Amino acid sequence: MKSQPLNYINKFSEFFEPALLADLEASAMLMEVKSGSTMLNVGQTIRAIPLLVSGAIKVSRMNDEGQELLLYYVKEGESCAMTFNCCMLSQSSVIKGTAEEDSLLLCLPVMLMDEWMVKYPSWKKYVMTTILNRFTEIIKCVDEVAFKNMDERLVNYLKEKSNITGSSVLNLTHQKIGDELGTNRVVISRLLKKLENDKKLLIYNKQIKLLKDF
Amino acid sequence: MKSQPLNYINKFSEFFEPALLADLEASAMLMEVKSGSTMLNVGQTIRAIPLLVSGAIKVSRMNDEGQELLLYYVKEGESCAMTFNCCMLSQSSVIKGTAEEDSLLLCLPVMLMDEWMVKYPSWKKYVMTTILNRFTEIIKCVDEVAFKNMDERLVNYLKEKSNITGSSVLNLTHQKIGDELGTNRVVISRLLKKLENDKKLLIYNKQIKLLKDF
DNA sequence: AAATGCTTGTGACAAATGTTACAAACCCTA
DNA sequence: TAGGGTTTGTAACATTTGTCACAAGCATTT
Repeated sequence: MKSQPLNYINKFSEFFEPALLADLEASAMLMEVKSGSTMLNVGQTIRAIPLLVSGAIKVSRMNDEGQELLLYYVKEGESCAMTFNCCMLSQSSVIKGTAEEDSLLLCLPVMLMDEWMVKYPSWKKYVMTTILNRFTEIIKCVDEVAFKNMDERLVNYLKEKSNITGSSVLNLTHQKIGDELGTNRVVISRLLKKLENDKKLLIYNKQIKLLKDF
Repeated sequence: MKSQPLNYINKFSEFFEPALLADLEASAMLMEVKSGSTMLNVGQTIRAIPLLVSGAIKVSRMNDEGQELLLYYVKEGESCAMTFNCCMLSQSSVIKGTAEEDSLLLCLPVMLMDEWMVKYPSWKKYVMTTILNRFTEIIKCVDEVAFKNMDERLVNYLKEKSNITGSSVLNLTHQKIGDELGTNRVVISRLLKKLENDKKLLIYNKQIKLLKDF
């Protein structure tokens, strides 16, 4: 798909020591995932660890009643902490992972992840860093849900979306936003309309354009 | 304080291999913490890893506006995942740890924790298990905050308290409950009164007694 | 352009939670 | 037992969010 195969590995050269990079190149499998496809669902067991080369993965919680709540995004050069854990303990997942864009990822057999914790300090550090970052993000998420009103959460959500996609034009329906924030469509429409009245954004069909002073 | 010093170490004998237990005994320092004392506050850096021998530690999030939210409890034989991470990466804490009861804990120098990840498979597994369990608990917490009403959250809270203390009589003010659930006192009084009317519990001054069909 | 299905706008109302204020009950200490 | 601080009960009201219903707008297909 791309010209230089080593590019995939090089995405991680700032984190990993040379020997690990070589090992990674030898052992990991490159996979392509289409935007919108669910890579991991609640209850599934994880068989491989994903290292994201390009694209973005949305990680969300689905509760028993089928309600969704966005937790965080996995971006280029990152991996998913829950995955590490589920792998190492062979437990089934409590979260869902969906490709937010077309994505490329390196898949690593579970056993290697465990070996490498002992073998490569840079791998151990990468894993622990990833875990801590996710912890921090989830706690931020708890904070928001517990203490912030929906208008503020919506603004943060839109900012983050804009960040991930690198664009101020977001292709989203009100329904989808509602789902990801764990509320319903009418609430979102209402709040978006207020933001539009305040000249923070413009609403189009299936599309929202953030203005400068958003 | 107790008669057999080895008891402290033996709390962990089901998780740790013999060599690790010996190393633990040689390197860890036993500490006593009084109920109610804050062991770790937001912004502090962690200098030692606590392994809980007896008692219980309450871990909660304090946000910028000083609002609190209970995340989970660390119980006997357990440790705190956030602590692992903060230690290994020398970052400052985003959470608060308070002794819920008088507690005994083994304190481990940060450097050892890192070494042991490589040296002892059972330590590595213990750390990863702890991290995964905390993740799961925090996600349960997100679920509750996002999707459950306060009445249900209150019931779960009281059940857990009763579990931790091993008693159906809880010494709690409505104010404290409100703080830990991130809401205000009047709301709690209201809901407790409803539960009392439903014959689920009895309200006394600074005390709540859960009835059989709670 | 008519039909269809999805998306958005909006009013009306219900339910849950937050806020303020104040009275009553309880508990400790003088 | 009287007083003072803390804790609990409750009314009244504001705000936020959830829910239902239905109209209007938009896009695609025929």
